[in-house]
Amino acid sequence: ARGSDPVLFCVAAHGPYVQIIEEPKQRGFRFRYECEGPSHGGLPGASSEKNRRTYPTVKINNYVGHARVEVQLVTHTDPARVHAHSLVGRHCNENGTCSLDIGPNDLTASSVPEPKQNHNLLGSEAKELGKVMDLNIVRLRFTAFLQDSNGGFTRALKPVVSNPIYDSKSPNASNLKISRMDKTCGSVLGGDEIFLLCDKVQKADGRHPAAGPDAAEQPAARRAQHLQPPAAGSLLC
DNA sequence: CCCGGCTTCCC
DNA sequence: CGGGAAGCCGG
Repeated sequence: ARGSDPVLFCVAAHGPYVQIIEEPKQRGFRFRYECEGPSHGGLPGASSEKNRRTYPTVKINNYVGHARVEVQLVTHTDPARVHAHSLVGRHCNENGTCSLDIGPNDLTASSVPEPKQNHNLLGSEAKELGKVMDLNIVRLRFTAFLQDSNGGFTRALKPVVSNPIYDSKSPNASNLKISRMDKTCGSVLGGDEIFLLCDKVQKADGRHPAAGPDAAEQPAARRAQHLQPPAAGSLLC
């Protein structure tokens, strides 16, 4: 908490609380099915890079001692409800909840080393649930339990919920990708027309803006932010 | 019955 | 891991 901010300062001064110090990476991670096996890598942190991997991480502030941190998947809509999908991994149980004991010195938990998301449902179940919750978006909910005088982890702190994570396999969360372009050179004066062919295009992406203010246009505009550009400078030669 | 789009599974 | 085939489902 910044000292200059009275509100944050008050909260911090009142007692232990959980803080997310590394959010999960929101895009680019693919949810896996149970049948795909356990070894597809963990959910990376927002600032993760291939030579410097990070994982979602929480920290318990204003506390010294042992604590247990539990993580589970919740819906992306509020109020957060337990998600149909579940976390799997070394510290996870069959209910999809991961649990890690931390402290007394280091009060950070690198969100249970390798949390991995998995579908855990029969087809028919998934279909029913798909109507009530978006199966392609999850959030992580972290709940910390402080140790009581008997040694039990009973003192639950207020849970914190991460940013939403979008399944990269889901058609409308995947990035537009340029597969071909009709020219790689152009006039320095600009004004050239270049045709780009893209992968991962969805039906609604083809609509012309002039068609009117249709909600179906939204995905294209939103996804365009994630469009993979060609190598820098390749348009001038 | 066919078709497109998404889900599930496989490599 | 990502790409893609197979399968399912609604229209």
